[in-house]
Amino acid sequence: MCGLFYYVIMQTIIPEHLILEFGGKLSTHKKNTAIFDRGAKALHYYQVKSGEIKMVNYSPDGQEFIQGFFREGQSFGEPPLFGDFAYPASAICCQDSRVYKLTKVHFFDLLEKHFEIHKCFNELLSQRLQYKGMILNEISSHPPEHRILTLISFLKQSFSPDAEFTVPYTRQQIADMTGLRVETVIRTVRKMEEEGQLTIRSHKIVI
Amino acid sequence: MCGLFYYVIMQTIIPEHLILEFGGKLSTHKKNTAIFDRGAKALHYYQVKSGEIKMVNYSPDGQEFIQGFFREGQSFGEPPLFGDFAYPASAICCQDSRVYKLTKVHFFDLLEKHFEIHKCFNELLSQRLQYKGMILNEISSHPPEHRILTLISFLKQSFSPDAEFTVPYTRQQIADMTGLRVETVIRTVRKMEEEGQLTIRSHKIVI
DNA sequence: ATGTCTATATGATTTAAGTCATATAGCAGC
DNA sequence: GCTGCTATATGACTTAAATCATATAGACAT
Repeated sequence: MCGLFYYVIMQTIIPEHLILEFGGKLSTHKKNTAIFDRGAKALHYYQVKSGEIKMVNYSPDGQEFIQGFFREGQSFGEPPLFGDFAYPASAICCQDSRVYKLTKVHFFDLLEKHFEIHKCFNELLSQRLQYKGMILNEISSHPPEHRILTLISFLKQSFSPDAEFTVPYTRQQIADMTGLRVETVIRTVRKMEEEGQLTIRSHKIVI
Repeated sequence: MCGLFYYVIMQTIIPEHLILEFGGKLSTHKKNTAIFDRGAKALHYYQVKSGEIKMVNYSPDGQEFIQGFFREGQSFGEPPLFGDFAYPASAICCQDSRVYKLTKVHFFDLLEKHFEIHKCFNELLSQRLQYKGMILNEISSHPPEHRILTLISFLKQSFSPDAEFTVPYTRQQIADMTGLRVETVIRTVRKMEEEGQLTIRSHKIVI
């Protein structure tokens, strides 16, 4: 059940004292620097202590596609550890960040000794598959308005199903998550406000 | 390490005798019928005994997006079981198929008693994330030629890295996996043959 | 107050892929 | 050997979103 909490109240996936107990170290990273690059071998488990990290692919002409954002308490870059393949995307700091780092062997050691945490990763990976499958379906066959609405509805559902939800992303970031261009997102969001599908409060999208 | 085998030699994810031991039943399904529909609650673990199943999303105008194909020995529809959410897509038989069906409680019982299998699912989910992330990046920012080449290269890498590989999908299926239209796939594949990027042998794509 | 940087905004133009129409080729069943 | 069905093929036309160009507005440091 950790997954629910993971989204809703941002609970840490592995408690900090356990990471430290198994030899984890805290490392600091400056804004706009990479924690690892696409193609690198996966050697560590990473968990955000503070700041914000994005997993991102760059196309030859410099366009970004954002696979996901990771904030306090969230882990990132585990699939290559479990599946034994190179990083398919780069981890870039959106802000100055502090990140726990645990070697692969110590991470697996921890999992073996803590079944309840191992189970959480199963749930976590499944929820990421749900997200990626959803975006994939949207990008493959739906127009901008539908893509954006699906994304922000999913975010609202995850973070604040009942209360009002302010989308914590810029138009550019929404574009990079939905395979659209900034201008298209800006135009579409304006149109959606006119149609009453969402509210814009001092440029922020509220739903 | 089961994942490697899973792709390369189609090893079954859970041995048949174990499924039966934990109360699994074999069910038969006719071509073009659904095993479960998008939106349904996830109650069972499924594993293919024979035939072929696709996980698919339909857009309002009837367009398909294929999230994945599953053949002998492969399991499908587990993420909603682990993550506790409704099926985000429907499972449709491409051929008459026989499928093992195991209730959720019995499946978790089996996992608890077989750690090595539990670990395999971690690896399996991670590889699916790799695939979806790859396709997502392709669809979001790359032209048809690049999308198709990335897909068939990945398939070749998974099934037959060294020997010649014949793509086991129709142009329509490739279109439905890459968010393109049949005509675009047909035209692009022809062009790619002219450019020497692949071979067409009696209409089948060979690489 | 001034300058810098980033985000949002909007119009004009282009273009790649989708859509529509139609043809042909291969295979399965009778 | 004919019929029907599915897959591949190809040309003509349309269109939605990308691209390009520019403007404005807000946040922040000096």
